[in-house]
Amino acid sequence: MATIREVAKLAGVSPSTVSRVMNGTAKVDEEKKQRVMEAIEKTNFQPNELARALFKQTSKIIGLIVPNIENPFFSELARVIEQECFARGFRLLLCNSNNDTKKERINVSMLHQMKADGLILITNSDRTGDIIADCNLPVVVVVDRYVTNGGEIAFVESDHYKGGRMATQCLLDGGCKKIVCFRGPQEFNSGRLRFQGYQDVCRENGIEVCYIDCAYSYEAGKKAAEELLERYPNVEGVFAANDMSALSTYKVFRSRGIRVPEDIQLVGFDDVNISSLVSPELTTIRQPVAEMGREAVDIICKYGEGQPFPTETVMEVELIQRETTLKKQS
Amino acid sequence: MATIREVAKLAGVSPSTVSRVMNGTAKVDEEKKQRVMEAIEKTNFQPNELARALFKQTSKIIGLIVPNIENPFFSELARVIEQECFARGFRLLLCNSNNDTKKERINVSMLHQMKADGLILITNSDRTGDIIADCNLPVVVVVDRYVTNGGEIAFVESDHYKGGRMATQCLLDGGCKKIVCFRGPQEFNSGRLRFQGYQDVCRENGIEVCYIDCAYSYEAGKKAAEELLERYPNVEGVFAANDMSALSTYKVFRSRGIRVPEDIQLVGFDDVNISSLVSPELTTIRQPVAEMGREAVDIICKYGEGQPFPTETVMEVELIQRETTLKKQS
DNA sequence: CCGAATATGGCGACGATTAGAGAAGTAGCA
DNA sequence: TGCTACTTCTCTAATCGTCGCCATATTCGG
Repeated sequence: MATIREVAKLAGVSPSTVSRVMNGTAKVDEEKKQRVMEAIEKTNFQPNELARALFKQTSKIIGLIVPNIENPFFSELARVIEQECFARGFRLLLCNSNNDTKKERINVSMLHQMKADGLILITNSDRTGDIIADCNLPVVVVVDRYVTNGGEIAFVESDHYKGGRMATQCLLDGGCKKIVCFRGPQEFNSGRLRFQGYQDVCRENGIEVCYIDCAYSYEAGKKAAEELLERYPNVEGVFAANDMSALSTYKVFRSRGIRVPEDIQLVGFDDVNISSLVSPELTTIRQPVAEMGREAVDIICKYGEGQPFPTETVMEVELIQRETTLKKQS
Repeated sequence: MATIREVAKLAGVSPSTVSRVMNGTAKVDEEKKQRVMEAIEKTNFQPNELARALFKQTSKIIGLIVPNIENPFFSELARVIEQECFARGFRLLLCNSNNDTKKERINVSMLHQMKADGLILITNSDRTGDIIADCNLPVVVVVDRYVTNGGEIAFVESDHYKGGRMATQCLLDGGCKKIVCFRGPQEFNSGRLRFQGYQDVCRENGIEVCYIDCAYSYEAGKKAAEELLERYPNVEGVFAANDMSALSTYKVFRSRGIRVPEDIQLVGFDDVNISSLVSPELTTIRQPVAEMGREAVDIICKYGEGQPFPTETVMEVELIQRETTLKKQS
């Protein structure tokens, strides 16, 4: 690990000249430039990023905190974000919060100590706003979920309300009269808005609103599906809380000999990768994960460059009709 | 962002004393200690990790390079590794190589510049050894796949040979006479050894060895399954390259009206999370992902502390019998 | 009153960057 | 030609924030 001083000595110039050659900060005599380049080559010199970051007060690190990287939605998001970071010369520090506010707090503070240039946070906790404010991290972009208060926060999320409407409409178009919604957690914007969309479409079509509370997990979907069959034996369509819960719902149906979509139709939410890999392929509402990730990184970069950035971005969703619903007959 | 100097001034002591209080490096007068603690509290002081890392020549950062974080196997691994890092006070820098040697190289060199304490690398490329050697990073732990040459390298992987045997034996026990293996990439240890296990069990039981080459992906599995039905219409059991390819294989079977496990039995490899979430649940060979991740981090820590560490660790695999195979009748 | 033990402060190092000083060269003008 | 004014390039030194060596001040026992 050569230092800039050694390179300088070898090239017969001062460290500042080497720095200038490396960063193109100022004009350097062509001949010296050559000598410096050779010296860099010869010593296999790579600048110490820690020293550089310390001086510049910016580490080119972006922190990403997700509840659980194993969850396909988050891992897809992580992939896009990593890609975008890489393309812009940032590094990605990954943290798994496990929905644990304490761990979240530790991670935010750690990111602060590392002088991270930004934080992309996906969280469940309502108290996270305080944490962020405490640690006064540069920018915070919360993807997918709202958070109360906080200092410099930007939000990126998709149009859950419209998604809720689309899903319900799709079941309606498929001929369902009795539609049950697996209502996502009401402490999240996503849960509230999707349900609102469902409700509104039901009302507009004179259909009864029926729901069962259901978290965004495979296990929760299983439980909800069992409750469903008990409480609403005449159900014709299910709008699940998300893809994972739709997956387990299908499995419960299958084990009871209920056919999908012939007996009951099923719509998920997210369009997670696996929803097109399973059999039957899941009809779902697609969240534009790639765009969301790109936008999040973009906001942080803009902030870093002092450019104005949007504090709230709502992304378009899309109905992806596959094998768990019936097409509209017209 | 208060500095140690400001804390010192507020407490009426020197920076060194504050440092000593924080790190417990030496005895400090009880009263001054109190004053320092108060000052830290009051200023909400958090040491600058960059400065600390620069001085100490160790960043407490571990790099993780995976081909694709979206792949469930890798995201599960990432989760365990993150958890383990967190527990030991390390941070995890995530890189997605996309199987792109160039990006891999850039990432390794970036990690080197960040003075990462270790690298956990999962790679496809045979030339990666050179890259590592070039960048002379502290430790490199390659999980799951072999790599030629390199300096300070430790390997962690599971017992693919035994896994290959188990999978084949399972199909045999289920009553299959005609067993086809989707042979994983032969440039990987995992592909070679699984196939070897399959071959050996076949030979020992006087069964014909049939295989189709198949990468570790969903798409590859689809293609292999189609080829399978053409070339071996009398197939009774399939040992897929991994769970993802098993998934798509099932889907091809289903679309042709072939029942699993009644008509054809199917075994995957990895025991990725979703293999128990799909319908029918996949019979597979479980790789101990959690143990592998833990071991990898452990090796890096041991190296950092100058302790001896194993250069090669082989992990036990396990047969997880679920719904795509028939139980042995005895 | 002296030597030992102990706590504390000063200072330099880690490695890169940059402001500002200084050196060298060139052009313009008397 | 000689002198100033100006440009252009390069170097020195300070800086970022923390830690640890070393020297010094203080205390205590003998």
